[in-house]
Amino acid sequence: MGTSLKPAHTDLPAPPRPHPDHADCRGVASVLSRVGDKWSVFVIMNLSDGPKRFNELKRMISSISQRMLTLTLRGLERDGLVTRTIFPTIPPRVDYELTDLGRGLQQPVKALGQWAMDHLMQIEAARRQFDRRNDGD
Amino acid sequence: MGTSLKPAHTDLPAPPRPHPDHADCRGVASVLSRVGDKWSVFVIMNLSDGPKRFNELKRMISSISQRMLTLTLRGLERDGLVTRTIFPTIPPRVDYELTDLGRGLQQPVKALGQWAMDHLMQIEAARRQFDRRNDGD
DNA sequence: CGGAATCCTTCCCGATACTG
DNA sequence: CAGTATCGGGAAGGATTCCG
Repeated sequence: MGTSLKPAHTDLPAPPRPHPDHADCRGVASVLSRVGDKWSVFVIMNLSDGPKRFNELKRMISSISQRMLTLTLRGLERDGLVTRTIFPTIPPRVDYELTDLGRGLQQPVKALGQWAMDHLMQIEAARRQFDRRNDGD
Repeated sequence: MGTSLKPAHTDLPAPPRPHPDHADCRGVASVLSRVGDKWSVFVIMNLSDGPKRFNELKRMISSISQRMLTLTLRGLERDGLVTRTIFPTIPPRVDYELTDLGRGLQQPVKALGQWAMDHLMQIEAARRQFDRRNDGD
């Protein structure tokens, strides 16, 4: 059993009440960590323009291992962000497609991605400066 | 040397060109993964209303270890999202405060958090359904 | 083709102890 | 008070092999 399913993203150690009015921070955090997952974001983006097959996705995200692609797709399917459709042809064919929920997620993600793009220079500059100060010591 | 600095978030294994027009996906991904980091988000949120001291933050996020709080704050400082101010009093006092950049990040993060709140039920329902189907097998 | 199972390495992160 | 240093368990994830 190397395939754990229910990836770590979804079940967090549960920080006990950072503040009273956010009793469901855990749930939110589990969604945020999906966004923090590089592979999940890449997959979601590459599914923007219609359904894709497994190996099609694998070619588009060439650096991903098939293990991680499988796990990522299962995670997205579990969260209801992606559908998995099997065509019992031979050879077999499986299509993955964004659900409405998945498409809805794209928008805040793109907003965040846009912010990241807009401030990337600033952040990288800050990193270089920090590292230089710290190497000097 | 157990303290690596330059946390994994910031230097990613570099997926070689998911698609040509996004040469800087890596950079963006490194920012997204900060958002995926539970502790970073908690710290940023808890710094919303003004500067806080180290142990003050530690109390607010009671489940965090002081090691992770230190590492998280260093990461945020390195990215230019947080400033660290030392008052050479005795006993020592250190204040952490969001920069303009950090405050700017809050908005897309809150948007994402809002989306997560709005669709949490839907997602959790999807998870339960998926798990039930899968336990049956 | 689209996976599942196994092995194996890396490194995250919590617990603990010590310091200025 | 605000950290640093060190150790160790466990999870993440790549490479490889086998299957329907």
